[in-house]
Amino acid sequence: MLKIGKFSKLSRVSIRMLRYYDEMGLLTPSTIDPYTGYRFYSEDQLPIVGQITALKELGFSLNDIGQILKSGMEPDLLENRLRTRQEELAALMEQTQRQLRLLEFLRQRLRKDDPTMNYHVTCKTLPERYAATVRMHIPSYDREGDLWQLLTQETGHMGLVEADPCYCTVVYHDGEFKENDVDVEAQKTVRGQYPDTEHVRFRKLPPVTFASAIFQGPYEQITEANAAIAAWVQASGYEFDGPAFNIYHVSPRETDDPNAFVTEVCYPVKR
Amino acid sequence: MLKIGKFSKLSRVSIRMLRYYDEMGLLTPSTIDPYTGYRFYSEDQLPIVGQITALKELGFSLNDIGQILKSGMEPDLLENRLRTRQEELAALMEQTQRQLRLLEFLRQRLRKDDPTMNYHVTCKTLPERYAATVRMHIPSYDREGDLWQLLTQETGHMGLVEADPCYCTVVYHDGEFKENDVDVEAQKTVRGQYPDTEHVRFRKLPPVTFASAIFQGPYEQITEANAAIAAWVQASGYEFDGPAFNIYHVSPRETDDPNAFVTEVCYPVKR
DNA sequence: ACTACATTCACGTTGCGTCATAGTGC
DNA sequence: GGCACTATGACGCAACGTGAATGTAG
Repeated sequence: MLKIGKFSKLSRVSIRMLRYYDEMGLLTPSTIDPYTGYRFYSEDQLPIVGQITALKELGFSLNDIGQILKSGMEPDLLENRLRTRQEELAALMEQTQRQLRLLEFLRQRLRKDDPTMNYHVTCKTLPERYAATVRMHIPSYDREGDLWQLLTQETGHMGLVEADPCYCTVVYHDGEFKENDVDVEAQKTVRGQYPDTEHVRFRKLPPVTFASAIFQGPYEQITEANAAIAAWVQASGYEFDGPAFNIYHVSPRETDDPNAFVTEVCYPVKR
Repeated sequence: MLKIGKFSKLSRVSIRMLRYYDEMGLLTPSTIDPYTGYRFYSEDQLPIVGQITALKELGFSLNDIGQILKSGMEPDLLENRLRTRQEELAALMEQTQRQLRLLEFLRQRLRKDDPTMNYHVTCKTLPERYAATVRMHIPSYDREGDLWQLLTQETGHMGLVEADPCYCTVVYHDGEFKENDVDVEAQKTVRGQYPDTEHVRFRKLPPVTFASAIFQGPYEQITEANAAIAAWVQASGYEFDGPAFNIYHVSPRETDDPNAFVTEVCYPVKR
């Protein structure tokens, strides 16, 4: 029989944690003096601590360990836990690897004093949403306004209720970069159902995961932002998955000052 | 100017966290109404949230992010943080990999219903310590008792003070397994300084990192335990680093019942 | 009247370290 | 009687989610 201090030294587990294990029922001392409350551990509890510690090193939570021990190391349950943990770890590995790749990428840009350093790319998702959409070929990018005008014209009388949050996006359906005759689609998320008009289709948009960077400034910068995000996606090990789009947070409709425009440039990605 | 709800939706950061960021000085709303206390964010704070989110995805703590932002993204400091984080992640990768390897190893043993499943191996360290040691060639392992007898004989009159914790270990200096004429060393940690005797040397033992498993039972099981630990070390990707040793927690000196013996079998490892 | 906002207080999570205060054992 | 040990209880960390209570602006 060992008092907690001795047992702590032999097992190399702190007194604090032994008491904690006792409290949570993970490892109860084989005897407790009813008068003093002193915990007494028997030597054959050392292997049990070893078991707990071994499972802890595999990254199991104390809770998991408790369940495993209480089940008496039942093979099916154990196998299940091991597999689950394996899957968790595999996911962690991927994340860590991506972070490492991105860090390396950032350090390179930093060393080269690359101005695209100022685009801060993150990965986000949009849920399924309902939107008024207009898709057309337009002569060039600076005529995007036409789409919005058309949309407003044809739906102005319908009393559209904006979704909350309301995103105004433009999707670039041409895979590659084109100077003119571009295939673009304006989308504005709305609440409720409406009938289509001549050019405006109301439709559900599928959820999407994408890499994006928000920037403030005139639209001439969009090209640079695009390049920065594309490089980020490559570096992070994601894969492109669909046409790029922009989200307009502050656009010509809100302000006349191009320096005040706030745009989020987005590239759908997989994995 | 956006109220917190709108800003939260655009930035995809919860209201709770925006208030939290404000509280910790990470992102202060550009205006706060002095009467109502309403937080008002400007659209050009969206890129800043993007920056925060991007850094968060790299795994930086909010604290780190605060420092980085407050330094105005100063390149030297930034480079420093990035590198530090890289190193952390590299360490994490190694750990994760080892855990994955071990999980695979355990699942295999589990599938094969391997009895060595019951040895729970963990990695530990011993600090530098001071010990009375006797090293000798003995005819066979079951004569280990001779060493302890010698040690007790020669030091009995010196009033040795046991170290706290006191470890009784036996080191097996033969690299490979030998049936007879084995080179073993008994060590008992003590406090204070003593003069050497004919067979007993008092010396500092260097710190050591090792893989170990504690088991309860007769010494015939030690071979099995050895095999189990050796396999574990291989699977985990560690490397052997020095002669194996045992720590005797409950030995013939404490009990006559071989089933009550508690022994910790240890293999020093690197990395 | 209802929604969105404000504030403060608080608890739960996870695995501990640490400290305070008081009783026990030799 | 003093020192080493034990007990219990509580706070702190990190990064939030979640709630409750209560008050105000539009």
